Amino acid sequence: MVITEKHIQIISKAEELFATKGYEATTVRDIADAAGVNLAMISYYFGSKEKLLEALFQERMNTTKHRIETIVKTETLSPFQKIEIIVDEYINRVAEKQAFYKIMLCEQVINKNTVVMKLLKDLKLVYAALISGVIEEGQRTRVFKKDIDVVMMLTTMTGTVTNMLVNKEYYREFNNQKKISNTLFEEQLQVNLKKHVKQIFKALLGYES
Amino acid sequence: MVITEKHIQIISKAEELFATKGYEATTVRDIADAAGVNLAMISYYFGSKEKLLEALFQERMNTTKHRIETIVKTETLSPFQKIEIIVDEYINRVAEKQAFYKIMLCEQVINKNTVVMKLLKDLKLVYAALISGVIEEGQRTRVFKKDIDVVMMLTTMTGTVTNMLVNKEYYREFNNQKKISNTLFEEQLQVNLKKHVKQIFKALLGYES
DNA sequence: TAAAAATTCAAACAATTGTTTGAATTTATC
DNA sequence: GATAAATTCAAACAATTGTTTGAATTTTTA
Repeated sequence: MVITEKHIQIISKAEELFATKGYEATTVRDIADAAGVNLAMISYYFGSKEKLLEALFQERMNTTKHRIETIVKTETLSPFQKIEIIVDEYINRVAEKQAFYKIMLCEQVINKNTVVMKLLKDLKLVYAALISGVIEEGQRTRVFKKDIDVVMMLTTMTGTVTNMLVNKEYYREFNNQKKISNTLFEEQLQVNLKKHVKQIFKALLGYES
Repeated sequence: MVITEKHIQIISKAEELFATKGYEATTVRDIADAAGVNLAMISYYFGSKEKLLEALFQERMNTTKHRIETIVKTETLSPFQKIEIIVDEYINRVAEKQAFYKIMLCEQVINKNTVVMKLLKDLKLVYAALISGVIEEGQRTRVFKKDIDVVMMLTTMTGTVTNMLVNKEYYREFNNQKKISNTLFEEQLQVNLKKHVKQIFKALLGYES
């Protein structure tokens, strides 16, 4: 399918709505209104509401895959540096596309749309393979511990970061950060998250910075 | 509201359906059929579909709160023992009520039902207060580090465990555990999760077992 | 610029939604 | 065992859903 500017416009508005109302509760009329197009345009451009969701996942996960691949190709980095970059990049990506990662969270639970689930599985395999490679490299040079549970480790990273998406306001309240601006809070949260996940990874992998 | 056996029956079937299809995609007719009652009974017993969801949260989170409170009351335990029990109990609870925690995940994203959100916030505050107390106790006796980010720590626990709910099959596949039985896999996963979260908490809190 | 293709639109489509109705049946109360 | 209350049920309710239609408009092509 050829993606035009119009596609992007509709996808991006749908993304917002799916994230705030949920996929099922978002009507095609909601999306059309938000995107400023006629109701029939969604079917005309995407075929159906479901295929619009699939197009959204295709689009977002394509760019994600590209960004991951560029990390792997950087050969000059040490295993420990690679791990840190993977963490930084993941947290940047979630912060950048918060709405999408919220949708992802729900879609994984529902586990219904086969196209979406296939895309998710592929991405996870790419991730696991990438990390596994880095870890094995680090194990050969005796920087990392033996017997690392890669998927468990990844689950902690994605779980912590995506869970923070829904715990954010609560985190802010508990730490008395209601006074500071939204953007400053978001920035600080990203810094804290990166530090936190890296600290965990260090403990799991056994290296010292 | 007085909860009868019939209420429980409907709530429990609704829980299953909400977890597998999502709240919005689950129809009142689905629930009535699954529970073996007439369609009108859901309105008759709960008032509406939305209030049924609220009743589900009320019910499940009441029992959760009770179980948490009993942990706090055990005075003879050391801070480190308390932390370990909190982790064990949390993972047991999620394993026991997987469907409910899946619904919880989605409802937190949607953030729509105010009654549900209030219940969630209350529970989170109870949790944060409980952990904070234990951590402060451990800090006084110099067993735990200073400057612990409690909410961040909790987010890692809940994030890891609930994310594993949707990563489970993938975890199984990656670790070549497709041959073993479902119950055995679930048991092993619980053991691994407990070990994993405790290891992370040790690193974050700074104690050694 | 004329013909063809692509896009936009209001209107209508059938299907499904949560909820209510009011009569029938069961259970509880005295 | 008669009266009252609670429960069950099939049917109907109005509203909303995703999608399609076919004519009107715009854009592209030649």
